Amino acid sequence: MGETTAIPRKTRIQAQNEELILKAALEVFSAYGFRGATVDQIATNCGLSKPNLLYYFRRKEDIYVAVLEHTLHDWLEPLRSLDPAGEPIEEITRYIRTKIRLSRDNPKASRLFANEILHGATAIGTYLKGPLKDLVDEKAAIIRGWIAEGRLNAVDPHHLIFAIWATTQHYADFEPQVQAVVGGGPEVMTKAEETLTRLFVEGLKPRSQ
Amino acid sequence: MGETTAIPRKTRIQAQNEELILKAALEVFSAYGFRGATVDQIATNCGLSKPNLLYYFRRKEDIYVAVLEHTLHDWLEPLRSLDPAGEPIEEITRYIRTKIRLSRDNPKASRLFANEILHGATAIGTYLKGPLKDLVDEKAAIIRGWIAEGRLNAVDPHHLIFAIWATTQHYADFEPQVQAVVGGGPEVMTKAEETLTRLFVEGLKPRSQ
DNA sequence: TTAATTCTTGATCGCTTGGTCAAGAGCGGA
DNA sequence: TCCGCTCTTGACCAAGCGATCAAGAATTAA
Repeated sequence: MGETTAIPRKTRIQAQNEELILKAALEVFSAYGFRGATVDQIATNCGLSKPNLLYYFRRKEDIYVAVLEHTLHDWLEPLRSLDPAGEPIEEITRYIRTKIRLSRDNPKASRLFANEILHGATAIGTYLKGPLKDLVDEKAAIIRGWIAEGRLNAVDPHHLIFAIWATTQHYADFEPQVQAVVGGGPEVMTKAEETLTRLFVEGLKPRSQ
Repeated sequence: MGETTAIPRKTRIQAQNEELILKAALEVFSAYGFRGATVDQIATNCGLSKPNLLYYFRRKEDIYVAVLEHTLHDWLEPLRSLDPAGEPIEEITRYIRTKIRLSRDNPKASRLFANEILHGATAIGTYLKGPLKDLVDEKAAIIRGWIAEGRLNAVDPHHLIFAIWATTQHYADFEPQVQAVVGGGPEVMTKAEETLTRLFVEGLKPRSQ
């Protein structure tokens, strides 16, 4: 009791391997979903044996939760940085642009979450109802304020945020469909960014000004 | 050879059971995805034994493809009925309204497709590149025509269609998230419909008119 | 009623997969 | 160098799953 409670310091090897595992896990889970992915796949993908991988994460689910948590924070950063002191149209334009570029540069994270939520969000359900809801409510209040000041068209802030999420993440989550319809060149994403910003800006800019 | 070639007429029992199976399969596949779903689950779900189910569909994949095809046609009906002779804003408003109601009334179909595409669209890839692309291109041309006539704001038609798909299906595919953030009452969907139509209408209505 | 056909199922097989275990290899501090 | 701890792995296990099969039950056509 007088001693310091056991603090499990992380070995160099531990930190290194856990990072390898999380990277491989994102790859595999985002491609096949939780049930579709296999521990063997993840192990092979990062050059470890299966028992060795299970030495670092006892259960498959532990890897899954770890990679979800590890990715969630970064994913919400753009919304977090929506600035109440900024110019409304400019702030929202920047948000859309950041989100769609995140979707382009890190589609695996998008697909990981999409799959998790699509299948009931059992692993991150409490997170959604807690921190996520709090963040969204906070930003929705800001938008509501802008609307009250007449600086934005009157739309429901929550559903506006949903719309931005849906449209931007669509390009990562439904990539095969987008690819099938308009092809897969790099110009697709720039065109998407252009179209979405115009659509939302025109949709939100007050008529009388 | 002189005889008529064997036409496999469907028995009453056949038709009845196949319908039961497809219904149960939609339920299970939409909830767990292809790999996550089990033949046993589907069988139990429709009151048949597993071998009996496999008497009607030889392989698990056959059930999956069947239920996909069975649902795809209905799912695209709203886009198909976009009328080139109609009033642009009115047509698109109707399309959004129809889509979001379809998403509300048949979320399982939405989730079935979402899962299929999210995991690479291996089963319907050729359909996407064929009939779907053709349909979308056709409707995009109509929208492009409306824009050329100055009856709509200038946005890329393909990406506009993607945006409508994304925003409307979001409420089915990401239901747990929507529920976590704004709750699950029936007013959510009406509010969503209202917000989306306003957003798109304001975004598409030409400023100078 | 009879005979052919369709339908149904218990038992079972082969394979995949998550997870365990014991035993050895590697590493770091004294 | 030595010793304790961390790390690694081949072999293995039990459960779950897709699929098969043979044999019996139900249905249908005559």
